Amino acid sequence: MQVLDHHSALEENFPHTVGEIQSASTIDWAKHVNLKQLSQLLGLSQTTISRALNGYPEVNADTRQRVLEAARKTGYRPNRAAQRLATGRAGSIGLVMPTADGHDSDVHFGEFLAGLGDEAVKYDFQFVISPSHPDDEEATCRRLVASGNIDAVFLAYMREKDDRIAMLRSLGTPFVVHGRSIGIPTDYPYLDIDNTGAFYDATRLLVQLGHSRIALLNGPEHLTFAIRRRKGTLKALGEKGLTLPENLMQHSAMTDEHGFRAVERFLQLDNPPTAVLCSSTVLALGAVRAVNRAGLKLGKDISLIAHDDVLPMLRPENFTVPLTTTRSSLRAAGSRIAKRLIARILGQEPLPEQELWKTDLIVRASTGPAPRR
Amino acid sequence: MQVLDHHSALEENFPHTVGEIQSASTIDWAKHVNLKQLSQLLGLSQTTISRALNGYPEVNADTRQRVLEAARKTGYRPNRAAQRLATGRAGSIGLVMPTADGHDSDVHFGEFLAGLGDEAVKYDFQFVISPSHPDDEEATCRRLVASGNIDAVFLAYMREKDDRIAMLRSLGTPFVVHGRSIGIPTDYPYLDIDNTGAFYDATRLLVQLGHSRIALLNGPEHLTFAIRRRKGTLKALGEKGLTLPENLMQHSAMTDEHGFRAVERFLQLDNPPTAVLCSSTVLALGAVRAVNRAGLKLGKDISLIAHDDVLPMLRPENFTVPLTTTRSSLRAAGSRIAKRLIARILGQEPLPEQELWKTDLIVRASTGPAPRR
DNA sequence: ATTTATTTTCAAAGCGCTTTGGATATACAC
DNA sequence: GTGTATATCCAAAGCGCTTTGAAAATAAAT
Repeated sequence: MQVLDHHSALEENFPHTVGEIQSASTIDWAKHVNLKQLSQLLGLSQTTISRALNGYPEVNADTRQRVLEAARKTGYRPNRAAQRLATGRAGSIGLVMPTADGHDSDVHFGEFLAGLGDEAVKYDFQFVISPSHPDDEEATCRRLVASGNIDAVFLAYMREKDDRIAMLRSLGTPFVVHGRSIGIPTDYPYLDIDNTGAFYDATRLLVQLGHSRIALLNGPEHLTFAIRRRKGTLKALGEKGLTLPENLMQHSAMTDEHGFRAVERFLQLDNPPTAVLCSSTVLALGAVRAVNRAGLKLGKDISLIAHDDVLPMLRPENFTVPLTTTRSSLRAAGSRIAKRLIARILGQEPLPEQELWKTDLIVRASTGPAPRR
Repeated sequence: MQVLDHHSALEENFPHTVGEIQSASTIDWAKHVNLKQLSQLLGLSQTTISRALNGYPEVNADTRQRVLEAARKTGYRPNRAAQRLATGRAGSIGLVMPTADGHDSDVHFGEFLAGLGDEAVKYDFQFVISPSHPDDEEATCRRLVASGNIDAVFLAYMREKDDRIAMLRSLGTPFVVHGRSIGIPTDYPYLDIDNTGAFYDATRLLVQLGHSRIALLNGPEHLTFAIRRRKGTLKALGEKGLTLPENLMQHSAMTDEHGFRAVERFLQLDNPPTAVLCSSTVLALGAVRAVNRAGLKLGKDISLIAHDDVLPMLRPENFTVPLTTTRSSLRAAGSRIAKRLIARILGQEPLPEQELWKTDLIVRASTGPAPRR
């Protein structure tokens, strides 16, 4: 239970002296100047001011200077709501954040958002984030668009035959998908990484090292990236006549705990795997812990390859036994998608509409030859 | 390019009788119905529709039913920008996200956001996130407010004598601070945890266990939570005549890597610490790794207490040696702040303006008596 | 000097909603 | 029957901006 306390004995000893603090800077932020006031101040029409500010040609150079100067001095900022209503443009990108009480927040979401931000900040774009129950993303997305608050949306957490694509298309809202759906034509704008290829490569490496019992610790089953990773794994296995038994596969949220539990379970099998594929370094974190606890040596008794989204707080090279990974920066993807979205909104020359990024397979110490029995 | 509304030409021809409301089953998302169209469809004035929808009393019960029904059928959604322009209310909360190329994204931010979202989703509130260079937060915050896109802002990453508080106050925008500043009167709305108390308690426990060389792995020095945690630590040490040497203290971003590096450094000292305090479980992750690599036993050779923000992906009880922690849910804090902000915006009865949450000190296996020399 | 471009400015019409200040109709009182 | 509440509804005035269509001022061409 959280305690409410206004005066902890320890903390509240600061002098409440006001004196010097507000003395110097007498900037009055409260004065929100608007167009009309600015126009009266300058003796010009609102039209002219607006045009001067927005870089339209039909304005005298001198006048423009005066306007710019006055705008700076008064701290004039156009009201975005009004601007939006008038233009239909919003200067912001919408995204849906799946969240609910008891629903674990997703580290990857934050990292991706940071990437979007890196780019958006350059163009003074904002994000409108609509929180949504994970099962209600489509409806939330529709509301988001209908709100008129955004001029493009970013779509993630793709599922099979994802209806949101058709919906957004018919709404006419520009959008870019992070990932790709499955089972519908891929003629929409997307940026995806080659998940199939990544896990194909990773699995093939393990097979070449002599592993034949390989476990897969994957993300949620309904998400397409997980489906593709499984597919890639199965493909590489299949080429060598190997299979992936049900009990060596787990689909779950990508948390440390799920990783730990899964590997503990794997290791208790009669015939435990000699290698594990992880869909995230977060899963790997728990997986490695389970391996350690079992007294096994990573890279010797058991091998592990994780997909690395390049989360700054969890770098594979920093694990006690550095992890072999398939790598692709989530943040870079965010940044790129923001760039495409913004270019589209601003009507700049179009960037490629479909991108599939290859991942790097980086071999570190967590992989080694399959142990002899 | 905007899609041309093919119905706009027919707009004037809507039957002013009620009849069946286009009982077409095919849902056409492209048709963003607006108030005017809805009013013509129903043969009512826009005023009445608006009132019916917003729950005003001066509307006939039958009429309201009809309106509600029609709104549902047509999928009518008020344009938020217009709504905002008319009311001044925005239905969204603003926050600044510090981000920059090369600036590590903060896991804690995502978790907090999830908390905000949990509450906001209940009231159909959105977030407007303005990305900002970490050194430019104040200006970004001002722009955010001036944009007219938000009706309250959430303030975090508090610093000493933080100017943003005075700024927001003079702007008249409702706001709630997560954390507290230092050196200015604390008469603004905030929600903070008792950082001083948390680290005081943690340190005291270590001292009671016989530790006298204790290291502190803290967050960025300019942030007030870190200042308070240091203060709490120093206080507990001081009470026993102990000190915290400069070389046993680190202020840095709270990543795994910083934790690792710091503890490696600590352990190479002539007189290494026997206990470490960590400002985050993320730091602890790296710290524990360094301890393991040095061949030390956590809880025996060296003790560790971490502050636990209850990140779902990193639970202290799941560490190989479960961590003793000071605990306070970041997500709960986010949720609570959202609640207060929204209550304020909607003019509901006011919630307490200042809250200081106690943290729990939870003893697990990572703490033990100081080893004999 | 008159006509014809060109540049520069403006008044006014929206954008889609809320809200004020009446109307109109219905009910109740006397 | 007239007078007064009460319940419903509406027309119209914004909110702060962009943009259209013209006017006014200036320059260029006849």
